[in-house]
Amino acid sequence: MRGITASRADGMTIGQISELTGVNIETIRYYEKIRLLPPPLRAANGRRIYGSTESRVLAFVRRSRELGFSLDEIRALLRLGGPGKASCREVRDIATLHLDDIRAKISDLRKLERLLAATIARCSGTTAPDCPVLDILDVQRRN
Amino acid sequence: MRGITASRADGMTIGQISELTGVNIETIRYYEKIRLLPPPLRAANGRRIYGSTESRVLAFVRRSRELGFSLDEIRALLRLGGPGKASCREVRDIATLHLDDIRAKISDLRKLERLLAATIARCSGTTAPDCPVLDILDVQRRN
DNA sequence: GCTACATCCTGTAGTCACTACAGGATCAAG
DNA sequence: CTTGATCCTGTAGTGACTACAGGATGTAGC
Repeated sequence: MRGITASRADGMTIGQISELTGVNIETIRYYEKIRLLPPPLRAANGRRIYGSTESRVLAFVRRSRELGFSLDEIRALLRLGGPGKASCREVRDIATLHLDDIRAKISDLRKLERLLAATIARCSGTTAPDCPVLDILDVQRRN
Repeated sequence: MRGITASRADGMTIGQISELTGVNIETIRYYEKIRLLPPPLRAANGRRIYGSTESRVLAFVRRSRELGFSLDEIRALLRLGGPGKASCREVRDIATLHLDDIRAKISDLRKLERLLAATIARCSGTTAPDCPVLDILDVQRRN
């Protein structure tokens, strides 16, 4: 008769949970230091011990980071997903704000891309004295 | 009889060149400290004095930063645009590498945007116990 | 001349999200 | 019993700034 949340992944070292979740060992300790993650159990020799719950949370954090959430946003998401009472609306609000951020960044980068690409296209590649790339950066060049 | 490179913008204080170029005062001093910019002349009282040449360079740096060039890339561009001998090919190479970076970032962000938007769309906004946003982040949630 | 206030100076520390060490303890295998 | 891997704590470095502390000037009004 196994525990309800038990899995094959209990009793891991920090190296094992790092392997399992793909999060760097130093990063895991860093997350603990800034209190993004609660301090785990310790073995008699002082080493950290992780279980399946910890690995689930850590995987969540990693996925959120990959999606570009800041650690503060993740902190909020963890609180909301925490002790029941998770309000889907609040989670959606955080995610929506983040989506707006992403869209603004994409729009900015696209403008940059067009400008830079057009400029480079005008570039002969020879050792011409006036370079269009330098020109576009240096508005006052032709003074 | 005025000097060849003289303009109305000579003999500025750091506050004035900051105003003119839109670069923060602290940032200008920071650029000097990391040797992105050469140390300017000083007045008898020790204050920095800038002229039109400095403001041209600083505007170039600002524009390059807006286009997302790193300070190291800008350092290289300044060297290339520096004492004549500017090879347009080298400038184009730096800009092209940077353009590749920008395109990769856009592509990454677009993937994120699609994933996040689709997830949020599945969100009812009610206080449903299983939130699609948390679900997609927390792969093992339904254990 | 005096008083305010703005502007300048240097130098240090904080931001974000890590990463990289230094210097030591402990463990597992041969 | 030695070697090498893994772990521990703590500090410092990254990029590109920003913010402040604490002090020295400059400028304007009275």
